[in-house]
Amino acid sequence: MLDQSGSPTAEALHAPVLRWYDANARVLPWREPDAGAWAVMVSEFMLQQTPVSRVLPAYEAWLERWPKPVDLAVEPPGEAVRAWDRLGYPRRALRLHAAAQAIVERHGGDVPDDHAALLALPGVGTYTAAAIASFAFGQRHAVVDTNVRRVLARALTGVAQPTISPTAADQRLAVSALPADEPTAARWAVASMELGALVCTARTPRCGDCPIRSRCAWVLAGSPPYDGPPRRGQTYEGTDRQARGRLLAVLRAASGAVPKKTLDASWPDATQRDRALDGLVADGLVEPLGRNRYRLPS
DNA sequence: CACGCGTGGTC
DNA sequence: TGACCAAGCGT
Repeated sequence: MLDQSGSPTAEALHAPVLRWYDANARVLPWREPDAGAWAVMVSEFMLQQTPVSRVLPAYEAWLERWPKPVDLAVEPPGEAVRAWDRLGYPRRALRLHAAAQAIVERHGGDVPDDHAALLALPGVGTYTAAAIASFAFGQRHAVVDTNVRRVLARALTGVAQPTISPTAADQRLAVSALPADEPTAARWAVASMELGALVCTARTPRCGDCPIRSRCAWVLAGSPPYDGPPRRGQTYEGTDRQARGRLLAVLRAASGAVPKKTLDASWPDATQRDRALDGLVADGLVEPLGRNRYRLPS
């Protein structure tokens, strides 16, 4: 069963993947029927590059403290940065705070259900806009994250890994694989993503547990190894990122302003430390207070 | 489009 | 044990 491009038809994948999802989906708080769009949005921000297991506690605390966008919007941005804890990439906290304010100003305090309006919010890109519209509002969108790119690369294109960075071709493939009717498309979006997260994983896919292994183009081709360009490994030790992390950790732990002398103790190299601190200030993650004191932004 | 951006877990 | 990986975004 091949289409004009020579790929297996996506349509054959829908039923088995949806059935698999019904039986195997993880129970996650943002998937509860009464979770609401704000909960979905908070989870999506936190899940951008951070694993579910580390998101869960921060997510619970966040929604407990700020159950609606307006609750966060009235807080100083530094509180969002502090509550972000060690999820990483703390600029996401700042963007979520700014998005909450935009929701209050532009949408009366309710997360918008319109894709374009979502996309216009700070920190909401192609993926997150589609995810919120699909997961929270049941709309039909191609929700293309790294999991979905990998599932489609294997099942339809027949290669071990998707391209290193997302391409227009990925997006087109995902759109073409979308079920026609809205509710089914919305279920397919979560289900295909969950399959990528639990079974069709990057390193050691559990093909024995896969509901579409008999139709997977990659498996049918004999599971050929990845032959693309080497992925750019992310080093961390000794980078500015690590220095920024150290500095911000000190500021998060403090209740108010911190003397520069205290920050100095958190990173040995003065040049790199100052560059990192300047970067944090430029990003709005840190606020200088007078000459020699710093704090989280008010 | 390639890069910078945190943090921790896994094999 | 050090890569590699994890529901991306903005520039």
